[in-house]
Amino acid sequence: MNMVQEEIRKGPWTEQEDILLMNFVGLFGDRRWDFIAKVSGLNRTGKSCRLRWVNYLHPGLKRGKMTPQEERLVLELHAKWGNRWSRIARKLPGRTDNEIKNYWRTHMRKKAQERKRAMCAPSFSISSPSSTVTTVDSVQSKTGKASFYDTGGHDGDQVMGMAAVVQENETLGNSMDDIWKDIEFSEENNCYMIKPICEETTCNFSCAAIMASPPWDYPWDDWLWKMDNFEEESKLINNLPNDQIISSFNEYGMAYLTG
DNA sequence: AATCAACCCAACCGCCGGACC
DNA sequence: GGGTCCGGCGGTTGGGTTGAT
Repeated sequence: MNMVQEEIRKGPWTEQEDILLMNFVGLFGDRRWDFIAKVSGLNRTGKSCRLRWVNYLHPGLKRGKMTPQEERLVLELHAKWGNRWSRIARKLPGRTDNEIKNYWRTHMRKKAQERKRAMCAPSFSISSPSSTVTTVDSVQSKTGKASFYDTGGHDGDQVMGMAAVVQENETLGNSMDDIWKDIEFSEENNCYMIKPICEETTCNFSCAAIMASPPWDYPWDDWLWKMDNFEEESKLINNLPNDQIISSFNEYGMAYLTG
């Protein structure tokens, strides 16, 4: 056979690709990404499909700015777990690891710079029981790590992160104890702690379902029915280019299903 | 209005671990 | 036990957007 393998597509996804992917995920679930990549005819890798779904197309995703509660939680959990973004994301319903990672990089860099400037000012330092941390640079030189963001939430940045949290909570009227209690409670009960998350007007998904558990923790069969609740999902489904999907499905899907 | 820097975020890459043969 | 495949994760990059000058 002289089959020339079609080049794998890279780069930004088109609307058509999104719709196609959503519908094949609807058909086959969100696990078998290589399979979906093949049968959909998307010319994307399974990884790429998964990423697009998880970070952009998933109906449970929350858009818009992080709420102060979420910001605090990110700080808390990063101090506790380090760069375990997916783990942190599981505690923030509707937020992806990528989003949190990006958020951390941009916002924390800003904060670190501000803090550094503040700390460089005379007669100001933060004390911890074991050490006195003065600047970001001093932390880096101690740990030998390249970046403030790569420290994994230990050593100096943890102290500084916590200091920042304390500072912020003081202004917001929450104590650290309250937050830690919440976190521990949520872990013990395997539930999610951001209570006021749906105060956001941007919240466009079923809060009750999300609060109970993040949608990506559902077995596929469980959350398929939840898709009915999503306005955007319905819109997309209503606007399907049916012929395209059906032809793709006929070409690849049936072959797989029937063997 | 033009330019530049900072910011934001989608997407890719490489590595790792689990499942399967 | 070893090889392969695939999904998941964390790190990084590059392009678009926004804001300041």
